[in-house]
Amino acid sequence: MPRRRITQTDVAAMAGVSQATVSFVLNGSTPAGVRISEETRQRVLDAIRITGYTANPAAQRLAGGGLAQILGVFTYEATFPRASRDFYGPFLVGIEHAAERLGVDLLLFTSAPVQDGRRRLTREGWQRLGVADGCLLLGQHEHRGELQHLLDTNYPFVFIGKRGSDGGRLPYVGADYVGGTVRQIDRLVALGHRRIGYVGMRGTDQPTLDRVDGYRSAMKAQGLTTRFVELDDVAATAAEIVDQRFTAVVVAPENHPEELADELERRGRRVPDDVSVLLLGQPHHPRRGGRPWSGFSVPREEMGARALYLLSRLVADDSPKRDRETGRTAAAADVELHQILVCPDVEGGTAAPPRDSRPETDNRTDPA
Amino acid sequence: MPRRRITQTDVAAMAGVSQATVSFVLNGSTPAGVRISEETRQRVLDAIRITGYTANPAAQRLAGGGLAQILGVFTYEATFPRASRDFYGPFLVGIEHAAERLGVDLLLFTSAPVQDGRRRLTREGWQRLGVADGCLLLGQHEHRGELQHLLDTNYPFVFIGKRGSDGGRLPYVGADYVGGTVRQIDRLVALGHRRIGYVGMRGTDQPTLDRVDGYRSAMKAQGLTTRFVELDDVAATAAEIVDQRFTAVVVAPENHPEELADELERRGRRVPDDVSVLLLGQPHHPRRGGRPWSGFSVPREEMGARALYLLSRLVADDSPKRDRETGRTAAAADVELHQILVCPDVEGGTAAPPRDSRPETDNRTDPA
DNA sequence: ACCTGCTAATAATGCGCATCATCCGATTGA
DNA sequence: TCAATCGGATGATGCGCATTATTAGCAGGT
Repeated sequence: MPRRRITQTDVAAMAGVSQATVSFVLNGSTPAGVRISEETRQRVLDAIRITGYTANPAAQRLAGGGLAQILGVFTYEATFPRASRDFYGPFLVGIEHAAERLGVDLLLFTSAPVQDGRRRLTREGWQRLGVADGCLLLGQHEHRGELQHLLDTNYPFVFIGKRGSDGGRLPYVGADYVGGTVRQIDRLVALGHRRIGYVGMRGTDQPTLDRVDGYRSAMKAQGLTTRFVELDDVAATAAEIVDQRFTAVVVAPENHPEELADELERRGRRVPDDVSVLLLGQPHHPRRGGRPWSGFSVPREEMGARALYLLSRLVADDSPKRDRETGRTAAAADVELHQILVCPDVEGGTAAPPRDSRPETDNRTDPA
Repeated sequence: MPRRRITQTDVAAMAGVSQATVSFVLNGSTPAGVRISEETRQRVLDAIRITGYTANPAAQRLAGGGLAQILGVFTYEATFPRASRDFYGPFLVGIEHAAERLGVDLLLFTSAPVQDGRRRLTREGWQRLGVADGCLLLGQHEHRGELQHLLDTNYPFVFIGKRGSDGGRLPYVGADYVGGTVRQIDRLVALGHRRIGYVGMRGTDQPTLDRVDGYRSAMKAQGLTTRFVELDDVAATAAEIVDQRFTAVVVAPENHPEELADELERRGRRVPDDVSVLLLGQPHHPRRGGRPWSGFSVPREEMGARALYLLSRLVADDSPKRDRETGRTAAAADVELHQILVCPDVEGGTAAPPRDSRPETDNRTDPA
């Protein structure tokens, strides 16, 4: 027989006080003019210790009080399947770590139905969200309307990945793709490269926009001409790189860098001897015996962790309840809603000085 | 302003009925002598549709009624860090899949404090469990006392991995290590091997016990002598294998098969030409360019999925509420509490006939 | 007219907790 | 000596829902 759980009333009985008193002791008492003597406090605490009482989260929640100590994680794609795992994995490591430190549980919204390969937040979904105190959102295929709704309902959430919409009310933890890309260009220039191409699908996702942005501004700052290769086909792309006599290219991981390099070598251009290839992020599908890429890496673990910490702050600020250790009713405003993390350089083996170091055919004034 | 959520009372008002009626309609009405006319029913359903009402899980829970549609996942080690990820990953794929199909959310108990590298269920932990309708347990370092407590409190849970304690009341989904191991021995014998050793640390965990069990019985059935190598050191183990002139060994994945094979080759014994090595499960830490192992594989994804389905059944049976689609108040007893899944053979490249095929020095009567 | 039997629905209650309004006794102030 | 104050704690209430007990209305039956 699953004997009934210990309730505050039980504790109260044991301590010879009222249920309300127990509640006050547990919550640090503060309400209106309520005071509990140290003696009573101790008696209650003892009773709690003896009975092993712990609050029923459902009841707490219903009573509008305490947090459930549950933070949600909503991924726009299935989380664990092989392909996604490489992508989500690192984020989750960070998230889990942070969750452990924060002492919260993680709720994965696997119930949200998947439509066209992406998860949606249906009506029921919204209700489900309520079980968690707040929610982390991650994935590439977010739905604007849903985000807006989240914002409107004032539900605490944090997006993992920079998101520009809504003039900045949307909290996120992103990576500095712009800065990272700029640094790659600068590195290449320092090595002596001048003809530096950008390989990437036209994409409207934020990372792509940022990378292109970084490339553009860095090239401009160096007085070099920007050149994009935008072919769908890897072989064609490689051909174009050869044709254009690029001595280096930067490429986003989703554009099959490994295959591209293979194609280049098939055409007699060795990497990095003839062409340097810098990767703007980690490889998506690490291949056995793949190349040791140079470029930068996105600090995914840290992003995950930081995002959860941020969320935790938002939740706390949002909640009527204050931290009773410090006692301060902290001004909620001092949380940095937008965090951009540095993408550290990776020293691999795919960058080298151009073969014909510094040919005097200067490209600086090359017409587009 | 986060406008108040729609409640049953709101719906009731709109439909011109009482809150109770709404509740009845939602739950299929059945209780005691309560009847709702089809007309009213429709009015209520319409109101629900219009308002977009969905139940507040906390309230449902408090009222002792409905399920939260949340299933917990408790791992005895941190889930996502690199080392664990390879292990837990496949289980989680299956679990997530099942969760999606079942339309439930997954609650990861990351709040449980880690002591000596393994998570424990503290007092608070027990309470937290209550948020989920039931819970999956996985990991190698389970705590007997905790399991017993779970059993005692009648909380629905399923262990992933065979667990023998408690005379069978403990529900689990395991893998058939015994059968898998037996088949490996049989395969080796069929190839012509006679001197087949077992490499494995003495371990008291169930998989190890089962593998040893399988090895013992298969060897006995074949009339061969069992021989164990139980050294801590990989090099020493390799030496022993050479000394004993084994033509084949079976080895559990936790015993560094890759390093062992390296050591063997360092001693001039090629795998599989001189020594066949069969792996009793997947490699723990897949290495780049690692060997293509022969042996069997543990169907981890399927285990995860099956475990969640089983849990879901247990929860449903345990719950007072019955499935109102089928209407049947199914006899709870027909759930198979113990599921053992077949471990399919893997055809890799580490098994071959013994070099000196069928030497007439028969080992069958070899004294131990 | 009065009781029975039945349908259709409602009122009331409680789950465990947080919180507001209240209350009691002991000081203190004048 | 009586009112004002304050420390110390309690009772009542409601969150949103499931469920039990109860009622209202009405068609026979005698």
